[in-house]
Amino acid sequence: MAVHNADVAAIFNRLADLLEIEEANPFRVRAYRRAAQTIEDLPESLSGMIARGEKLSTLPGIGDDLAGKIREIVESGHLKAMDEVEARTPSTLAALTSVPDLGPKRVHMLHEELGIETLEDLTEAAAAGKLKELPRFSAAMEKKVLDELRRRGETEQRFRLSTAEDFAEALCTHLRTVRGIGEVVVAGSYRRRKETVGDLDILVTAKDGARVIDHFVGYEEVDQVLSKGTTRSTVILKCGIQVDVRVVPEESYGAALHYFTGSKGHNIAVRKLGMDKGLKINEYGVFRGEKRIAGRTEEEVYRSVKLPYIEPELREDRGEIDAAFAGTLPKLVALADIRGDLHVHTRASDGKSTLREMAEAARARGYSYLGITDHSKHATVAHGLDAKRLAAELDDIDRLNDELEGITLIKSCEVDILADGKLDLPASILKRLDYTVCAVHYRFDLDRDKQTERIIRAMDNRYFTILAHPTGRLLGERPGYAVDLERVMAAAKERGCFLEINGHPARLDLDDVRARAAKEMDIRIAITTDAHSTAGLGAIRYGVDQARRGWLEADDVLNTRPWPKLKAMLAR
DNA sequence: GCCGTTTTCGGCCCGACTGTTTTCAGTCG
Repeated sequence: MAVHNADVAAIFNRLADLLEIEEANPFRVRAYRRAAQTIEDLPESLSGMIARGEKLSTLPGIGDDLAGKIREIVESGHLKAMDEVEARTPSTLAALTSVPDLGPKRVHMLHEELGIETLEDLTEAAAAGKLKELPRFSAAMEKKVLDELRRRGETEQRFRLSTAEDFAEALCTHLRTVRGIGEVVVAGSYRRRKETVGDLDILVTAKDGARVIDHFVGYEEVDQVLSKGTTRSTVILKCGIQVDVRVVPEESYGAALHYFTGSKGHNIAVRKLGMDKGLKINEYGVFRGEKRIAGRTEEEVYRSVKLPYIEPELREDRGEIDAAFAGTLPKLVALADIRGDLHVHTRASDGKSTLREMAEAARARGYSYLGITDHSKHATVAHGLDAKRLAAELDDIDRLNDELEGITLIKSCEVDILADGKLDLPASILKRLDYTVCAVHYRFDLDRDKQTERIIRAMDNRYFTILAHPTGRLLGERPGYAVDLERVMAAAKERGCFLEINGHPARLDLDDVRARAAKEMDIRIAITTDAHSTAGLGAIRYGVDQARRGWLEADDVLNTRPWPKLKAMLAR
């Protein structure tokens, strides 16, 4: 059984949770968490590194001990140290700390005093009124725990970025009506443009914090008020999303924005740099002793530790600080760099808009070209095109291109990769296309090796150009199919194929880490929308966000080029 | 458990809010 990075990270995280419940040395706990983070962010596989004899202890936060443990997990699928801890402290206890108000200390007590091991035990004990009897528990808390456990079944815990945007924008509009309000900005993972958002962190500048908070908790969408002070408050909206609002004075705006944008790892790293210079950095500013020396803008905060400004999408503690020092921060691709979309559908298959409508919408966005990629015949539910219907569409495109000014339609197709790795249409029609977008749409259940080989075999076809949504995941709905993307990328590189960042908010596939790995392998990426209507073209910005999180520059992205240049690149 | 130009021991980010509390621990971000 192959062991993946995510498996190793999960073991370390669980071990950290359990050690914390056992009240182990908190710094040891942190070391496991930090190692798990490093591993999650690692663009290459640990098993591959081990096979190549690379030293794992060169990775940040991984010393000789953890390197040995990683090797043990990768080689045996198992960690003895974990078994030993689990013998004392059942692994199921780790899940309990995800319940609000239950940290390691209380979970420890629940285990010791009531013998609780699982969420089910916890629900039972809470329902039986046993929690409130314990020291440092109360009836109110018991009720809160019960409510939370009930709520869990009903609402999902993370929201797609696009969904979070809907809630956030409405709430910000509400906040901006407060008298005396200054800035209103959504910070946190939302500002870092993470693909899903757990909660919203809203930063506000104002002199009168209490007034802002009163107005905030009075928002009609507020379902529960979890805390309410004069500078901060936490609520849960009716849609289930948690929102934190923080009010700071204007002179602290930059420091607070930096602080609340995170990520935590990035902040810690910056704060440490400050400490080295005898500075204290918190959400109110940068201080030397009692004296505030910076904090009005984020640029000031960075400048105080001799760093250039770092874009929010890069603030994940994945090497951006070192890059900033070295002057090698990427000049991130921007929405304005995109010259055309390469993956869209029309009514010919399962889209809602006509060729002409799509073309005009693309032109209105300032694009100079639009690649038409209706489904191929295997996608029967999507009215996929057979060779004959595709030929007819290509003729339509020719005719329309003669009429259209300022936009060129490009001939393409989203070709199904069949289960055996063949493409769904014959060469006789594929050769008429300028490029193809190839995708797996069924048989997600193949095992990892078979799925990987299926895709690589498809790439052997000279008409294969871009691999669409490489993992097939749908955020909040289904995980991707099992596939060895490292091998797929290496195969793409060899054959001159490309990968996609599909900007559809449910896909965002490739993800940030994989996109960066592709960049490092010198594989160019197409940022597309998979639009099924003219409105769908707007999703390009989510794709750009994901690309920026993957450190991509304009040159790394195929469709930042004018069509003639791009056409030459796509030819195999 | 990691780390190091102050390096093999002794550090390891910091503040707000809540209520377990009445002077502070626990939790969260």
